[in-house]
Amino acid sequence: MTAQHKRTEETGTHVKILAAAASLFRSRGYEATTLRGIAAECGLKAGSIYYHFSSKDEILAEVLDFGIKELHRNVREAVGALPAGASRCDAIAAATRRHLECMLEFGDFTATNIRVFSQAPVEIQKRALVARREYEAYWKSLFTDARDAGEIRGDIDLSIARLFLFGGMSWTLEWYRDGGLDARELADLYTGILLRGIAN
Amino acid sequence: MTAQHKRTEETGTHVKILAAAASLFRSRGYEATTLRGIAAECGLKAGSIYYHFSSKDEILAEVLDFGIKELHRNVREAVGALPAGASRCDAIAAATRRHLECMLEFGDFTATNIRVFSQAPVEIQKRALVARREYEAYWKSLFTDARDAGEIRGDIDLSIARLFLFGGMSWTLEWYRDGGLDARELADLYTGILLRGIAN
DNA sequence: AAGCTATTCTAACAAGCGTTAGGTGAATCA
DNA sequence: TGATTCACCTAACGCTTGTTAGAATAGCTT
Repeated sequence: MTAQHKRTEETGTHVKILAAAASLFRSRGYEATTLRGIAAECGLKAGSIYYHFSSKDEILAEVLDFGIKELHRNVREAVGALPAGASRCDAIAAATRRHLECMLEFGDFTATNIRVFSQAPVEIQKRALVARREYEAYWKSLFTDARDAGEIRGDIDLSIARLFLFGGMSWTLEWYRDGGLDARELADLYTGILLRGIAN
Repeated sequence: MTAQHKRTEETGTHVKILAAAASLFRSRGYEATTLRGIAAECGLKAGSIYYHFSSKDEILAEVLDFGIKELHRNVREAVGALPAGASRCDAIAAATRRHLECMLEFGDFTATNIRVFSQAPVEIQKRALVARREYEAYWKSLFTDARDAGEIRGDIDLSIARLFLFGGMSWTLEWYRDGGLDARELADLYTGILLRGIAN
């Protein structure tokens, strides 16, 4: 962070722009989101954004990166907070719960990762893939640990099971509306189906 | 269909435009897809598209509509072709198989429905929702039939199970690459997990 | 008070967008 | 053969886009 940006961080304009951008990226996609739209939501004019970001692509890159890393951090924390006697399937359930909570509650950044990633410029995709793969590797370890502990049947294709669960969670963004089940209940239903389906 | 368009159908330009549009919508999103890009892929100039369609929105509307209706028709056909002794869970498995096959094999139209729908102009969304809900209702009936036949536990939330499966299938578009499992094998793994997870 | 620096605005730019009007040549019909 | 229709093209329109340069404002420092 340059010295030039000291006051920026205090006022939080940088973060405010990211939040507004994430919200618009999520609902309209990348191309349909304009810098003038982002600026308006922050009480700024379009040109002013270039004091904080070097380009529109740069905003998207930061939104994607922040979304994945926050998610990753949250999920690791939730799994780490489990009591000592917890099973490996408990860990998968806890990860699912926190992943869904993040998606549904402070979810514009996560939703942008899910919905807009494939429309992003290739350059941006490459940058975002690093953090993505780290998060993916963590989930892989959750599943292999559970199988090594004998809690998942040996004939299950772990990649498929994991991707199936991810799909179910991601798709939630397409239909979820407040008022019915909350993230926690939803996650328990998902893991109820999945874990019973692959359990030993 | 107007008489004006008789020769159009023979040469198939109308369909060719839809296919090119679906392919571009899928990979780039709605706004990032230009009429000039669609035209180029058909060996046309941008203005010529207006002989076949009244607007860009109209193209999207037809792509969405065609995608859902083809999918719906295909899935019904696959379920209808089951032998007389098939169970209701067999029906769900057959529907899953055909749904995935359609998505992965002639999938630009289906993929557009999944990826671009939420970015479409509200007017277009409303139009597309009609066919969507019909397809959704069909899947609902598959699940309720299976439960009424005693093949699914009574304490399962059928909507959640169905949406979970849909999510798993839709997410496949994000990671699937040719060369590994084919659509049929994939569907069997999905239903293997899901149906064991909710079976009686 | 004067100067400096951080932050924003104004005003414009070239490029690309969806869309339209009118023209062109080939096929069809009288 | 002449007139008409089909399918496409050309050339432009008004508008919006991301981006930039330079001016303005406000706060801090000396």
